[in-house]
Amino acid sequence: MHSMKGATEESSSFSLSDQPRLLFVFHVSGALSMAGDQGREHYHFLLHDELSALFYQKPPGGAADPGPRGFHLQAVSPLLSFTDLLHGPAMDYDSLGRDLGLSCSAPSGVLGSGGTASRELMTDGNDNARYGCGGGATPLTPNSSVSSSSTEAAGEEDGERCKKDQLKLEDEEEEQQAKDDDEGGDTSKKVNKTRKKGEKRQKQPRFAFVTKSEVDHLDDGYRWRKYGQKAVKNSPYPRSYYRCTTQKCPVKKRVERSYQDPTIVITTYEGKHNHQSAATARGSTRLIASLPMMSTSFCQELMMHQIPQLNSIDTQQGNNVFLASLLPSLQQSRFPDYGLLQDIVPSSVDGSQP
DNA sequence: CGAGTTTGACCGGCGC
DNA sequence: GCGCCGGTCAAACTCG
Repeated sequence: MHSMKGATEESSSFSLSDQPRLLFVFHVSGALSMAGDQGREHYHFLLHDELSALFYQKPPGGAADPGPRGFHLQAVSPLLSFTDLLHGPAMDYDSLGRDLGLSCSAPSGVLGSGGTASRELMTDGNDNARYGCGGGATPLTPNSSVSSSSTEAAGEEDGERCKKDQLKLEDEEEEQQAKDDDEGGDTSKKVNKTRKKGEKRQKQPRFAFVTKSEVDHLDDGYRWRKYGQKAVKNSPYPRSYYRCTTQKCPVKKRVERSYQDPTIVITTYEGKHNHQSAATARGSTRLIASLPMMSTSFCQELMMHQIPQLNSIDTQQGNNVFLASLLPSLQQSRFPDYGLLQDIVPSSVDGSQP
């Protein structure tokens, strides 16, 4: 029996600030949303301990410890709240890039789709985790493998996402049509509800947001309807499934808490809104951008600008050692199941990547 | 009464 | 083939 009560009740005891804080943004690529194991071979998973290190990292006094490259997590902790990030001027990509702790100095400073605004765990030899500004979810070179790496989705997304979205939409329209046709007669709904045989579920670009929040369901300007909840293996916290309530909008999201740190909420968005956010529709003058929308143009741009820069920095300053020091531990790690994080931990830590 | 949530059942993919 | 697991459905229920 999977109950949400544990999570919700526990959340009430959190001593967090009211506003959720965005810690990480992951581009989740290559993973199928259905039975999600396929494609996971492309991922490298952080140990829970390592993830916890990411989450818990906090220099004394809250002062940012710049470290060798100034990429400590603390650099992220002063982030705007999640909602601020989504609804406020922070949606200025430059700002968001800075907020995310990304020293992106590219002219546009735009963070974009198909890429990842994530950080890479680095060790400093003092058991402290450091975070490198880098394409955590993507290879370190923009033109590295598109077909078999985690950039698959990134590569696909631009070329095929629209096509896929279109297909999916058409699919759903067909299903709706079929449903409508069936209504009023056939009671074998269980059969009707299933997908046509042989049809594989379309991959959708997915982006995971790791936030520190006491509320599970963060307000991102859209209206969501919960359609399911599942117990997560090895986690006391269930995973909730939401769907955008706007008609024919294919966007879904999954919300799950980290079982190691219940204050960590992992929200994974899948798909792209085909409409304005509710807040925008209401006539808000604030800039409201949806995460999935952000995912498309935002994260990819991030990668476009961020990764080459990272490579440059690393090469020039010899900081590859930070990455290199991390890779073996990741590669040798046996990865426990930690739910959504499996999907969001990027493949760029894959040492086999060029 | 409509919209949203809960929850048990069901389905398909995957590993063994 | 079987069992496990993630994802989805939809009836029943709750809430405003």
